[in-house]
Amino acid sequence: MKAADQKKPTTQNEDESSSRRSKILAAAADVFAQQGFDGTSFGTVAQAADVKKSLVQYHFKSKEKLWQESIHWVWKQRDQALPKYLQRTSRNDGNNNAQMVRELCKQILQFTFDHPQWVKLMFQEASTPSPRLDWMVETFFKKDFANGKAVIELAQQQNLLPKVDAMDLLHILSGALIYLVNVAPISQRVLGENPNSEQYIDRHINTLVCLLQATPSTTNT
Amino acid sequence: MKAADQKKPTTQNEDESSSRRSKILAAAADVFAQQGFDGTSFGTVAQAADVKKSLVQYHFKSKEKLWQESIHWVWKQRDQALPKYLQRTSRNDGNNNAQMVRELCKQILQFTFDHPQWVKLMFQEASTPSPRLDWMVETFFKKDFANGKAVIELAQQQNLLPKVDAMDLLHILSGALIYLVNVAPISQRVLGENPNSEQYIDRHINTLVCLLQATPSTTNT
DNA sequence: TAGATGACTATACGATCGTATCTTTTTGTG
DNA sequence: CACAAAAAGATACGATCGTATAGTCATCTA
Repeated sequence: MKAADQKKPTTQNEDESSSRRSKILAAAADVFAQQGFDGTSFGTVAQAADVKKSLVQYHFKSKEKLWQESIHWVWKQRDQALPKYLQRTSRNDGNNNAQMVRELCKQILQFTFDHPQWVKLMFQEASTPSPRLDWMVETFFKKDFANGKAVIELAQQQNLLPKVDAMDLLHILSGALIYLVNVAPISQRVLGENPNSEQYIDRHINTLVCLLQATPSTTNT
Repeated sequence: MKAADQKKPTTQNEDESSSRRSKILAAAADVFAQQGFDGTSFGTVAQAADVKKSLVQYHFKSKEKLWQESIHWVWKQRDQALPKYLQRTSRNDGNNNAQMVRELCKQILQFTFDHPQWVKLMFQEASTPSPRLDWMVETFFKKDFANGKAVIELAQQQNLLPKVDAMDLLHILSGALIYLVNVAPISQRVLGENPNSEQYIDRHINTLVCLLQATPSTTNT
């Protein structure tokens, strides 16, 4: 006999849950990222998670609920994974600035290729503004924008990045990196070369850093 | 009595068609760009075009057909509109290079804001690779990539752009500009400022050109 | 052991989807 | 006017959608 006042007695401990629940979440995140909100159905998610459709509806009473929890799940995975990529670069403090920025961009790009879900979900909702987008803005994007801007400004103070408008630079860099990931299926078909490969990424990042490094530190209005 | 061997006798002259048909195409392009293929239905398109659902199905027997013709329509509109933006810059040949590049980027960005359909359609299909994406690659993207690369290389020969890998630079510039358009609904909500405005575009382009102009002409591997 | 609770399943309902078939209206030409 | 063809509309069918509800089964507790 364990403690008596435990409210959730069995398998369920707050978010680990019944293991099948998180499997559904993972599958739902995939389908939502790939097909969008409208293109996603309980049946498809159930099939992707290898469970019955009724079970999906049991754990998440509505499609909105399923979507919302999927978003939370994806952002949580993202925020857990990102530091592991960033700290790979912080060890090489002895290198020069160019090498530092290059490695940083490369890790961020690799991270985006490895975790494309949050980007796809962002674009899915941005393409069709809805109350769901407003919710994402309040819940995630305001923080994300602030954090991103802070990182840029920090790098600028350390003379790693040119001292232009931080928010503009954030968008330019995000665009340059994220665009590559989003258009990857097209590039792969057109160029016959997979953008998600070490040499492609190295070359692309090298080109990008060329533009960043040559810019003097006092420029903008 | 006109010529007897004319196959399409009445209002219909190849693509102008019955005026209602092109109205449906315009509406369908909007809905497809906004909601994606799966999220679009005959009923929604009919409602957007203010016609009966049956009429949509009459002019385009299947959803695939409607989608395909919408894509063609959008690309045609795009290719007709783009030169008008580009030639606005070619008149100012007397300016220096920085001003030239700035004006070019600004016009392209403004063009993208004014004609976001083709970008949205591209991202919609790229997010979920399908036979439709393969068709777009063969029909449009291979040409678009080649044209874009040629423009970059031409600008490089005239010392307007740094002489880095042309395809990489194309992707970086496309990303920096298109990302701004795609994320505009989010930025507008987060920053409280509409990215589709003269001063925002001017500032953003100015920051971008700062990065481009400072790069020397002999760099890459 | 009886009952309660949570995980899971089966089934049904109204709405909408894409599509097919049919009828009505309009239009151009003999 | 007559008539054929195109344009436009009406209706129906099977499938799938999101949702609701009732049921089964195992586990835990009083």
